[in-house]
Amino acid sequence: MTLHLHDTATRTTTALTPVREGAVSLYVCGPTTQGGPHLGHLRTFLAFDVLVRWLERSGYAVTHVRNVTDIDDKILAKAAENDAEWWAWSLRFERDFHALLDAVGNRRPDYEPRATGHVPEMIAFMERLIERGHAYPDGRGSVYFSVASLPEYGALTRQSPEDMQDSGEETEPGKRDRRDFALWKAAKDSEPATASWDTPWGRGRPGWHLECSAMSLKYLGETFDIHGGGLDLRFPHHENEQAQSHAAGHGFAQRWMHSGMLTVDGLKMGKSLDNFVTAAQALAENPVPVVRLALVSGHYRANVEYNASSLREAKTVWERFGAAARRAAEQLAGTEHAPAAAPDVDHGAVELPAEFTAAMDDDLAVPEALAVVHRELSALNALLAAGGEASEVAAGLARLRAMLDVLGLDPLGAQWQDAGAGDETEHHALDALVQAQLSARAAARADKDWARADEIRDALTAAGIRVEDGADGARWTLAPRS
RNA sequence: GGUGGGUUGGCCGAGAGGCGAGGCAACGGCCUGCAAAGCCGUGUACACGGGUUCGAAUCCCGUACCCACCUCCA
Repeated sequence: MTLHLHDTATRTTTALTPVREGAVSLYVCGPTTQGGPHLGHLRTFLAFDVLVRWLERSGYAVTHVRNVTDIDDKILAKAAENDAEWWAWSLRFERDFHALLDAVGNRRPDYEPRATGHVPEMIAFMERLIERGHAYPDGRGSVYFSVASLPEYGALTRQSPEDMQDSGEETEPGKRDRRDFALWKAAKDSEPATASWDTPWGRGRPGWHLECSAMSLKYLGETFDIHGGGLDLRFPHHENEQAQSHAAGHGFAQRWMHSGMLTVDGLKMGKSLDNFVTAAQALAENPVPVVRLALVSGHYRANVEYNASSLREAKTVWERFGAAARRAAEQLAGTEHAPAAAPDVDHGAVELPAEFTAAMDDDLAVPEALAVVHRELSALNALLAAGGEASEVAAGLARLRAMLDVLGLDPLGAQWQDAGAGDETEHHALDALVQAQLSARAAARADKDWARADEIRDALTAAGIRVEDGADGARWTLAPRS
């Protein structure tokens, strides 16, 4: 079986056959930097990070582009409200997005183009559309796409413009048809002069839809493999993008992938419902990999419900992954099978269980893949408990890590080693103190002074240290934050 | 009104005509001085009403309810 992916345009799941053999070009709609990232954004970018990881693991050279919409109505409005320059406002949140996505261990895209950096490309695009009769300037500085000029309009989302709900919004005076959308927006007197650019049709600024068509063309060419984004962008944004690019004569996206929404009490997380959790909040309250696991363990096309109990479950599972990996690593320490230091691991060299691969190849069926992970985890734990061969333990650990790495969750990965562990000096100091307590307890246990032994353990537990007695002595770990 | 998606055991969540995915929780066993961790075991669920079929959670028809989009939205 080869990699099959669902295409939301045709609603079919088909084998991926890239335009250029061995390479996959991917364009994902990035954020509008009007504010900081919330978990809904994170959910989408995490979903596509898993896609990128699986494509790479499958041997494809991936070119991943994710744009930044750094100018739009809301950015201008919010910056003005906050007495800030619009570009400073935008840049501030762009940095927040970067910091967040780095923190959760996402691969960085190859290109992260900003809309404002591509005005000449957009002008060229509009010239082409006007030439071909698909767009027109309104004479007031705006340029519109003519929906009626493209019979296929609505194909992506199977909607006919006639059936669409009347928004009741008044049409801009320069529009020929109320369904037409802006490619370029005329500058307004109320807006700062820095927020507009000269064009053959007057001063103005980029429309949202056009930038993605122009930037995907520049970085990926006329025809590329996959266009991704959150499900809520399907209409009008993606429909309009496709209309522009097809009208320009480009093949454009060969496949559309849309990620499901993040929900709270069954409702989409977002600003309008005021039910959003900022990424910063979530990461302040939970270990980073726990949030990642919670958002990544559902299928990418399904909605993911975010609440205390889903986090609790993710935390339990993450602990289990980590505990097994650490136990295995400890057992292997000093042997020829000792696991490689985090940055040097070559997960790609590890053969994944066939069922895991089959699950991921079937439209990234993460829930099924996780079932395989759990099976492998139990087997590794059983092996450890039985004092199995070092080579077998090493192989089991390598498989576990390689599978979890596909989700960006190698428990021994460099990304997570600092999280919560504190500074190395502190760790050594703590270890010395705990070891002193543990040897006192070992002495008490040798004397069968259970009361004394339990007293010491209770004191450690109260301090957040979990003690586990094993065949070769006691080990301790910091209890997870609850 | 239009276009999609959904309703699975206490909870989460896959699957998609016959074989109880998996996780969390719970309970029991093993291990342990007792625990913890770990391992093993225990649950016959698929919104409702019809139909097709030897057989339906899965296909068909109908009904109810939920969600998303049709306006900025990841």
